[in-house]
Amino acid sequence: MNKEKYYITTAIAYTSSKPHIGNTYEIVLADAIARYKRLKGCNVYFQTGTDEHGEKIEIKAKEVGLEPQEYVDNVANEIKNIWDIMDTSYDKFVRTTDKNHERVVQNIFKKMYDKGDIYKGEYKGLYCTPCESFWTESQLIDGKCPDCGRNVEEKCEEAYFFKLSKYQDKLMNYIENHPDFIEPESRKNEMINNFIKPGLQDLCVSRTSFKWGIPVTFDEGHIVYVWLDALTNYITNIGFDIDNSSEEFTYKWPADLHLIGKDIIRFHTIYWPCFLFSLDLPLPKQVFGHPWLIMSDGKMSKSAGNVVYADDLVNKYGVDAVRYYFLHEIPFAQDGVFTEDLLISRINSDLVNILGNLVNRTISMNKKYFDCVIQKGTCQEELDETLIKEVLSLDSKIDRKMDELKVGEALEEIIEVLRKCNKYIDNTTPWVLAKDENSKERLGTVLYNLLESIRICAIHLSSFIPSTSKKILDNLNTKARDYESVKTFGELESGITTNEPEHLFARTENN
RNA sequence: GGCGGGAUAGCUCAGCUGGCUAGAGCGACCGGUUCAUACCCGGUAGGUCGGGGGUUCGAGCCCCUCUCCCGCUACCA
Repeated sequence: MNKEKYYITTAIAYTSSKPHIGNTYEIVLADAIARYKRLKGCNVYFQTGTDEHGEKIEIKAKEVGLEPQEYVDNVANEIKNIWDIMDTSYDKFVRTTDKNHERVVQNIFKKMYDKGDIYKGEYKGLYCTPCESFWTESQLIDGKCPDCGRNVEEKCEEAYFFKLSKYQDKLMNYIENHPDFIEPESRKNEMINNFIKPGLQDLCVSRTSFKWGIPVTFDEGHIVYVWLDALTNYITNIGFDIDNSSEEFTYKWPADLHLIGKDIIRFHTIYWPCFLFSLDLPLPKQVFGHPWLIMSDGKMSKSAGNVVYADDLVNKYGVDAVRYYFLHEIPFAQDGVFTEDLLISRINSDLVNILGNLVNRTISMNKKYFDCVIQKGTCQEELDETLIKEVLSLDSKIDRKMDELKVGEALEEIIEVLRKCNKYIDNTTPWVLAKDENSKERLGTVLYNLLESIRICAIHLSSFIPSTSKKILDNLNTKARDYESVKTFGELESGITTNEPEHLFARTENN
């Protein structure tokens, strides 16, 4: 049977400094989607990595007295480390300083040049000589350099340009004919209204003001523009090359989803498609510009002094708690607020009280009443049917939400069923049944229904909080862990024994 | 300035193409329960759905207008 292919990417992280939780959110979100697709049987390829060239990095490296390569090696390691701490299941971690990538980028640049899509021209801009920076009209403050406040002057510089204008109509058509290409919709409107409709200007795709980048092979001193370098990572790392692409490439491309931050939508929905047009390649199926995780006092930044790092949170609360918060709390199209208090109350209410406590109390009862041996469920009542229906309907509910990338809502569906389980305990009062020897059979059924519901929920949770999911299934000692087993109620093996009850999550007192 | 989005219970947010006596979760308060991590279950919450006009039998949901917040406005990524 042919498995459906699913190629998902995150943006590659810029190696200028250690990523904060806002940057870390993206890899977790992508991971949840990737794991979900994998659970459902797709042949998933999940790619992430680092974007390592550019003037900023050249400057940063100089500041700390390192060669750029050493500098990015350090930061790339740091980033990879955080991705691993977050328990993300990427298949490949790519770097733009990879030799093969650099080679293919050079080929791409040459090809575009030969084709006439890249031409040599002059970059005219407003230049601040002391700052050695070009500015646009809109960036200026009172007509002066926004950095130093001095006057700017018009300056020309030899540079290569990509003919965005050539592909303008094609791009517009594509966006109109593929309504799901850019999500969320408000971002699509921004792109159309701000860029495409007024007319695309050709894009300057080479720099001469710094060295740290991929050289243009046929013109010394010119460095390939970082975005042409960065965006192509999506194809160079799966075997693309000019006139000589691999089978892997034909299989994987086009990507099914580029998951990126809302701040870089322009690069992914205007420049990138036009580059692909130029290479005669199909466009990715979807680009989703996710919202940000912001602090209660606004956007996270070093200058604002409100930066939070994921590894610190994980040390304090555990990886799944942090993952849960990221995935549950960030809405689809609106920034989500982060505070440690919100994190704590989310952990306490959902993970400790609802999930952790449910698993703990159920396994405790199974131990107390049946010496840990899972009973057969034979004594069904109407009450049970209602619960079973809820549990079995989860599958399609989650499916619907995940297809729309509404990950938080998918998670909420699971929590809702866990709530129903807690309610079921109250309605069936196992501790009363336990007092009457004649109710033993019924008691066994009730506990079976609970344990089986927990098993199914745990499998659904595996996309979001994988290690907790595994812990629960391990506690049940069940072998029924695959996605198919979620569709039938009763796959949990009777006669096997559950483990000692334990606490899945620790309560944190809120002050 | 232009374009786009938002303003709904103390907090975080749902409310698709108009029919809701305006919802959920958390918090608060009251009650129940004891298998369980002071947990779980039930009940209560009286919010002029940012202000003002209008269309309609009927409007958070449509139209106009005003106020406030946020994003984008191209070569730093």
